[in-house]
Amino acid sequence: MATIYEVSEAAGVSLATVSRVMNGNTKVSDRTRKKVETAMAKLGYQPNAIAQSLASNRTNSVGLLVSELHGSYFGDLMSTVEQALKQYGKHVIITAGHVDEKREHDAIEFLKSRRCDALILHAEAVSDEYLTTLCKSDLPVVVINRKVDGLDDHCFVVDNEKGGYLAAQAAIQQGHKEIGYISGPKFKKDASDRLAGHKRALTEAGIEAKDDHIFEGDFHESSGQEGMHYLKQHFPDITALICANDEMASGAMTAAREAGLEIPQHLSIVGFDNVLFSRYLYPKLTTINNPIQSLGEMAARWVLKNVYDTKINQAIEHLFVPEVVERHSLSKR
Amino acid sequence: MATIYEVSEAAGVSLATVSRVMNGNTKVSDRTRKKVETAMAKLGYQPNAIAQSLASNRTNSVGLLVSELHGSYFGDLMSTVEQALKQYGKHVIITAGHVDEKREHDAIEFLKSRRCDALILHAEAVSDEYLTTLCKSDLPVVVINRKVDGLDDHCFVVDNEKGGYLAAQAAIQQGHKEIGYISGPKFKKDASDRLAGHKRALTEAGIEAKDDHIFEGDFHESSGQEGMHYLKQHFPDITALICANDEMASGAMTAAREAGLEIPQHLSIVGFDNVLFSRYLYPKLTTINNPIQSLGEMAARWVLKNVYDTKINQAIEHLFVPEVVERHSLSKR
DNA sequence: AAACCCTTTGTAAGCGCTTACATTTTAGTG
DNA sequence: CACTAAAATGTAAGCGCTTACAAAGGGTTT
Repeated sequence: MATIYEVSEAAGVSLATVSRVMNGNTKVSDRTRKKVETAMAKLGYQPNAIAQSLASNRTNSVGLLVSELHGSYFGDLMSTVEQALKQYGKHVIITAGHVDEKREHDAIEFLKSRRCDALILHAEAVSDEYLTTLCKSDLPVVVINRKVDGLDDHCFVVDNEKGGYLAAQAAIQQGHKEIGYISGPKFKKDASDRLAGHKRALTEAGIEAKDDHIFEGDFHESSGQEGMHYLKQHFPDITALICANDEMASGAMTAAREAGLEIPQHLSIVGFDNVLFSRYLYPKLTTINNPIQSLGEMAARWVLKNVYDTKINQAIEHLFVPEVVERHSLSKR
Repeated sequence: MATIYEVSEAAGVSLATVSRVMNGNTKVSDRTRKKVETAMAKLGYQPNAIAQSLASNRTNSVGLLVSELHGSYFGDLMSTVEQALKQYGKHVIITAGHVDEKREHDAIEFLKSRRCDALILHAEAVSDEYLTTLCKSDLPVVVINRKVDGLDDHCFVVDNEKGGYLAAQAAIQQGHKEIGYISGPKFKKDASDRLAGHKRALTEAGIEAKDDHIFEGDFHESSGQEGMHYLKQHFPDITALICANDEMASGAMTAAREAGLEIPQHLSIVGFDNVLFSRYLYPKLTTINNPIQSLGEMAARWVLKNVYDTKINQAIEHLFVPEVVERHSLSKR
């Protein structure tokens, strides 16, 4: 693999000149530029990004931490972030934290050791303090889908409370009064926010928010099934079931069908996230759009603007408001 | 950020010694090791991976090219590869090629410029020649889900012909005789292989493989819908529909339902790939398991064994045989 | 033709590590 | 206790680039 030195020799110029035509920030006469370019082409020269990074202290890569590498939610996120950055010649280094404190921590350390120019974190397990410390360091960091007090400028979040509110409101507007809820793990901020919004909607509508109508799941499909069983067994008069994410909604649909209930005739179901497969479900799932792609794009934009001084004139937003996606799993009571 | 030099000063030893305790390949006395480790801890030292790579010509990272960053198929692949490599302290750098020759090419060049120690490629658009040249270079390369003549040791593939055969056979065994087929783009090897297997199964069963029963889709959901419309309109006596992947099967299911057909009572449907959401579909999709995870794991294992000299005693397989996953969308005629 | 300035190019010092080789220390031996 | 081999440590030369600074051209102006 040819080095810059060989190119400079072949072109009859100095190392510095070759470097200059590569980076294009200093003036080089057309004649020498041509010579260098010819030499590069002839040698099939490809700059060594590692050496460039070491010398320039710039890697042109952004670290992205997600919880998992699979699943539509993170797929969408990775995809959006990558697209947005690639446009400007920046690259993404992706790592998975698996919602485990140590593994998230290790993943972040890895990204730091790779000398990423900035970090975009979807961190669920590490502490607020850790994130705060990280943001205070000279490595630029943004946090996705999590609000950390004092780090507002670095956080990009969805109004989960509002989303929970909207889901309940949609059901209420269809005349439902006995509403079940399958929550995510309550220690997770997004789960508890969604639940809070749910309760607020009920209260505002004059419906008592009964705690025993709430089943705490784990955001996975199977707990949707469990929740469905539990609720239907104990509260057969429930006519609408709201789930804190689409996976659990899918599980609930399966369980409902197995119990001989038709959706939405016998039971309405509302999900949350609007992941890709929610439209593959039958009936197509009415859900709350979680604008994860907007989050990703905004985070990328923040990095481009603040780290790479890219001229971007679109505004940077930090709070995203979810919306109801009306499909076929919610109907009049 | 502390450097190795500061550590060596703090510990009262030379640079080389610090490097030695980091890499642990040369003997260092316990006493000095302790001193160095203390100094490291005190300074919060973190080696600069970039500098390490430049000096050692080793990046400990493997490049992974996928077609998309989203979708369960690639999600599964990325996840498996990452897990397998992480166990041995190796990292994955993921890029997307978007099934476009230039973009795949650029992505590979990017991985090369990052000086990955090896490349795992799910390349669909670049030419066989390009891959062959690549494999001949001194950068170790393996190819996933694509067979390139002369590169057998570097290829990890699924027997798509067999898969297509199994799908048709499954339908035939249930008594179906009028069988529609929605193919992927025929220029893609996997699509044409699956189709070939399909035809072979029909022929062996004494059923004429009618070309007009075959609709060429593009592997996306919408073309499943189109295919369904087309086939049902022209050949209403079709009782079973086999789709070359699950996305198209899902589209076909939707279209069938809209046309008032119940599945599988009126029409049986078989998919291919067994992606995650195929079990969310209703009815749960009978499909062909595409062992993409095994491919990923095997590719990772190959790299560990051949590039990093890891002691792995499991065998390396190159050909994976798909299997029928029986669920609820295929029934007796 | 000397003096000046602007543009283009070259020189060389690092970036933070690894590692071959040289040197010192330690332990073992008679 | 001197002598030697083995073990531990140090020295310094890179890895392939970037970039501050120096030097050299090339016009103008007087």
